[in-house]
Amino acid sequence: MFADLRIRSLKKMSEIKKATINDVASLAGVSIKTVSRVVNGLPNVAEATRKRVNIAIERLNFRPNLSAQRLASRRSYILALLYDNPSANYLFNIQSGVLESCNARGYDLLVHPCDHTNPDLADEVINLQHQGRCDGVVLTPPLSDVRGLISALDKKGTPFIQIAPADRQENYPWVATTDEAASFEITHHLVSLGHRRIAFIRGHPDHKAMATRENGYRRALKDAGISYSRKLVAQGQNSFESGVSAANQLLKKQDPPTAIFAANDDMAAGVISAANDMGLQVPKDLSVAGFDDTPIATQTWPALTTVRQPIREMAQSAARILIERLDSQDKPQLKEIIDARLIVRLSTGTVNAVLRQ
Amino acid sequence: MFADLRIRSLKKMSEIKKATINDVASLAGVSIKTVSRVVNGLPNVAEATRKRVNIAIERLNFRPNLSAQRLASRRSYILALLYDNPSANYLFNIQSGVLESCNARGYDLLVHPCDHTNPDLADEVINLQHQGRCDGVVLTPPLSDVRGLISALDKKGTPFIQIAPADRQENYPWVATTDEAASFEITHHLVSLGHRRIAFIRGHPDHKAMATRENGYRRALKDAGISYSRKLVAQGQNSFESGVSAANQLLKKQDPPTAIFAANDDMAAGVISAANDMGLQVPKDLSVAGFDDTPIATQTWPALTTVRQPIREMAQSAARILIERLDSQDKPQLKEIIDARLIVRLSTGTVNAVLRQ
DNA sequence: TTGAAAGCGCTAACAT
DNA sequence: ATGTTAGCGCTTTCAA
Repeated sequence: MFADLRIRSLKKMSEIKKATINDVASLAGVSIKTVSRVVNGLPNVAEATRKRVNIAIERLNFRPNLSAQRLASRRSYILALLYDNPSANYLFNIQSGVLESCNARGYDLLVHPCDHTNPDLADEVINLQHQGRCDGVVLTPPLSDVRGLISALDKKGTPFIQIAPADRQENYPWVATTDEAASFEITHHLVSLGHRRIAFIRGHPDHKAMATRENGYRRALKDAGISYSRKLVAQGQNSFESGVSAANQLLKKQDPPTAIFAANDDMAAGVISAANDMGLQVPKDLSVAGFDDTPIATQTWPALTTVRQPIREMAQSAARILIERLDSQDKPQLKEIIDARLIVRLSTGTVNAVLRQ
Repeated sequence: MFADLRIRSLKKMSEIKKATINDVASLAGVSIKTVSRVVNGLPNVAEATRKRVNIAIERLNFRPNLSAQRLASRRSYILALLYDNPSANYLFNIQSGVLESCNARGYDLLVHPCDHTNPDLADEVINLQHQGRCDGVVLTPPLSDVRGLISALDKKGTPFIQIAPADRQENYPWVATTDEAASFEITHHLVSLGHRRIAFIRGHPDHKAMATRENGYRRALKDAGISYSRKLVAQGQNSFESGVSAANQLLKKQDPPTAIFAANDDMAAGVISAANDMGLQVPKDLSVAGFDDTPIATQTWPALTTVRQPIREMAQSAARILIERLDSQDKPQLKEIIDARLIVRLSTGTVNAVLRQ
């Protein structure tokens, strides 16, 4: 009866009061330093000792207190993911990729929305690391392209990595895709279907990466000997609705385009919707192409020809590179470029001879 | 000239070596305890002292080290958001809502994907808090409905809150919406348009919250004196594609439904797509309703009649309630129910007399 | 209103 | 191979 009580009370203790490294050390009959060695997988521990310590750890259900580890080692083992108003899908893919690398290397991930127009942004981010909330930051577009932020981080020594920056500096760490080449390719695809009046819908002006896509478009036109016309370029805001109004604008012109390449899928889906409303059939009367291969690309009718960027992989690489920098003294890998690829679906087709003139 | 040098070197110091509470204390000529009081806004500090300390803080650009605060106070001021394979949009809304409350109350947010089928899930989550990686966890569906997890957290004293649990226990903290009532309402809407053969597409079987939606559907049928028919219920998996195949299944039956209510928008969009492929016009030949009011609801053609759940608000309340529990001794608010509401768009219409028979 | 001293639970430098 | 001794930078008694 007494025995029973004692056991119960011991059980309760191990539930309520957490075991510390000292408890483990005394139970195993070693010093705390040895426990520390075992916990951290460091060398110079005899096999027998290691075993004894592990048993003690097991018995006490010991888990090292992270705050103490962090304070003593002056590291948080946390990465912060910074973003400003991304699409849900983009963020989801980025976050998943970053998390993969974090989990694989024992880091936690903090999510931190920002405002890229905030003048105190740099201070905010630097403090994040300064206070020990994180060891380094992952920057996503459009934050990857805030010059003042990047240079401040660099100057203050806050570890960072840029995801898909438009302007790719030699001396900063970043990860990107071959998006310009893919834009060239998708435009070239339209050209090869016989299209000559190919319109382009720009993305949100604050997202410099969107400009890269226009570069590919223009390069492909030039390559095909088609002169670039301002009248065939409309400004969008990345949203479905902005795609609708840009399409309306473009299609009501004198010589309307026979193909429209929108800088992202949402806007391209808006184009299809606008075309439907005007009684145009896609792709018979109008070819439409998007960019990103988001879920919406297979949910429009017809499904969108688009470009798939390996966003998740890009984010995974980004976090890996950042962590490698944090975990090792020497400067490791600095940048990485991942292939984007054209995906042809039913929204693009041979140009309609009648419309072509 | 010397002065210049000295200033520059001071500047550099404050950039490189972070000031600690001791530096502030000696500069202000007070004890570190007083600095601590000022930093934490505690009472019992003379106004003049407070001012002197603040000036010192300013001059040294002092930021309290979080790891030290956390270790000493045995609190991390971090919440963990747990999720298992949610849709990008759902996660985005939840995360935004939780972040609002976190930011408002000085908490950071950790994101932590889980596997709800993992037998060690409870240990994993308990350790999260046990190790001091977070002070409490926010559970999203389907994790909100893992009984073993909930009871283990409760037993071990790991603070948690459930978002949208299907089974709503009196003694656990949770936040939910009036989703059953909204399902009733949307079904009733179809009935009032003259529909009698109203099909239902179930959501993913692991998401018990989806079952709630079926309850509302059945209650509305009963209320209208329509007998429930198994033949008019198909199983989906929450995805667009599963909506397509469920619709194909339902529409090829002998007495096909004149209306289909899918448990979420993605599946409803799949229904519209399938209907298009079969040459059926929506809503003339088939009324379609969804649930959630995700972006896709306004991007289908015609746009979806659906239910808007204030997911973001729900998540915000959840985090607020959890933080209140963490920050105060006494048991504060335990649960909250937020209104969901019907949104009628063009995908539902009067039943086609010919089809009705 | 203020402060001294004792931790919080670990890591790191330096013995042994 | 193992232990000793200082911290890391705060919060928390408990005095004054």
